[in-house]
Amino acid sequence: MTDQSTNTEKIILEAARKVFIEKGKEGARMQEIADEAGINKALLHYYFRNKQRLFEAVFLEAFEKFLPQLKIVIESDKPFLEVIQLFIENYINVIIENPYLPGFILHELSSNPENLALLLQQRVNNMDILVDKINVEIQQGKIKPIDPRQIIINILGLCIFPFVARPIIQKVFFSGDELSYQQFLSDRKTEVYHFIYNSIKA
Amino acid sequence: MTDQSTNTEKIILEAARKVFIEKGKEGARMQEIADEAGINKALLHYYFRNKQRLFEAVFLEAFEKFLPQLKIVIESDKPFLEVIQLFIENYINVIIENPYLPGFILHELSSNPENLALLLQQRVNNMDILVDKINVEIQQGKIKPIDPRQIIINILGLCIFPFVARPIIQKVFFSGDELSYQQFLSDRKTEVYHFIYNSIKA
DNA sequence: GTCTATATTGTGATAGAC
DNA sequence: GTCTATCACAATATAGAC
Repeated sequence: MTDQSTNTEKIILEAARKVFIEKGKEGARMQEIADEAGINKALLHYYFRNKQRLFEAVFLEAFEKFLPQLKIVIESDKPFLEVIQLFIENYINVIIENPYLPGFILHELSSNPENLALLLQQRVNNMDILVDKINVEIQQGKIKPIDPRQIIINILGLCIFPFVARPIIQKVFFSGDELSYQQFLSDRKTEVYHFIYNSIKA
Repeated sequence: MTDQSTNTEKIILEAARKVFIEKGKEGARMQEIADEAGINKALLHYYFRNKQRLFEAVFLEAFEKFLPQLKIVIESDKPFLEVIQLFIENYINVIIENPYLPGFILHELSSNPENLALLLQQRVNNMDILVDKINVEIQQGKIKPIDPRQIIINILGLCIFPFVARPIIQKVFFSGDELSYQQFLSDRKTEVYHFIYNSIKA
């Protein structure tokens, strides 16, 4: 593999990422990806054989962007409320850097549950550990007796939803203004934590 | 307009709804919609001229399914915490009946912000009233001093997120089991309220 | 209104020169 | 490795008979 080939491959992946994430797998056009990369369609097939494989490369890469933060929470030994304070800030920061990734991932998982869900289960299979840890803290009287799954989903939902619903939120609450919407997202890093804290602290 | 024509139109719309919501606008095929409706492609064009118009009919109808509940909250005179208790239950019930609608709407709004957002702004333009009402209750010391927009988005996010992320949640937390996932959703009607209550009650 | 047949365009993919 | 040219087929849309 020459330097040039790895370079071209990266350029293609970056272009594919942009187009797939913006338009979705079905909405994306190979031609548009080629244009975005400044090359022609034939090269896309030379490097990735077909649209499906190119999509899978983009999708997996996108999905894995969100796993490291989760791993930290699952593997940490610190008290839950302490861990998630950091998690929420980091997680929202990651999403601010990649605001369209959550919507992209969720949509593709919804319209393609068959082949994808199998693969991904392997990568998020230790959630039990976190559930157990929350249960222990409930036993210890540190956290209110709430189904840990509800807690986890609440945290993720509060972090992710503002980005998935971006167009409508930005229109309705910020008259389409970009800056005040960004400020709102930034504020959320502490807001979400306080929300969670007040609702689950025993 | 004869009885037959209104009937056929309804059949087409129902088929289109199913296919568009499952596959998205780009992923949907006119042929599949025709098959689903038990007719042929030509009739689709006879009734709706082209794919774009058929899609718009489905999309608007879908979007408006979620407006009545919101209107009730906005126009009610009762205390906020009282109103949203009913809202959350009703809203989650509506989504349980139409579990793929939120993901469909959010995805189409994201990949088509231009033409759609304009139309929809008109239909959700009185959110200010709700913001003002929350602010009054904050002044009265009934609710913690939190940006009302954060509160509203939290409520919507907690209701909607479990459905948008359905495939992954069902796999990770319920091993793909349908019944326990449904139970989880049903429990959420009270869980989400308690969550909100604890986090914003002064 | 509904159908079959066909036109027309879009789009993923390949062949072959350089 | 990269390009141009082209194929093959999928998908939207229309024409015209009934």
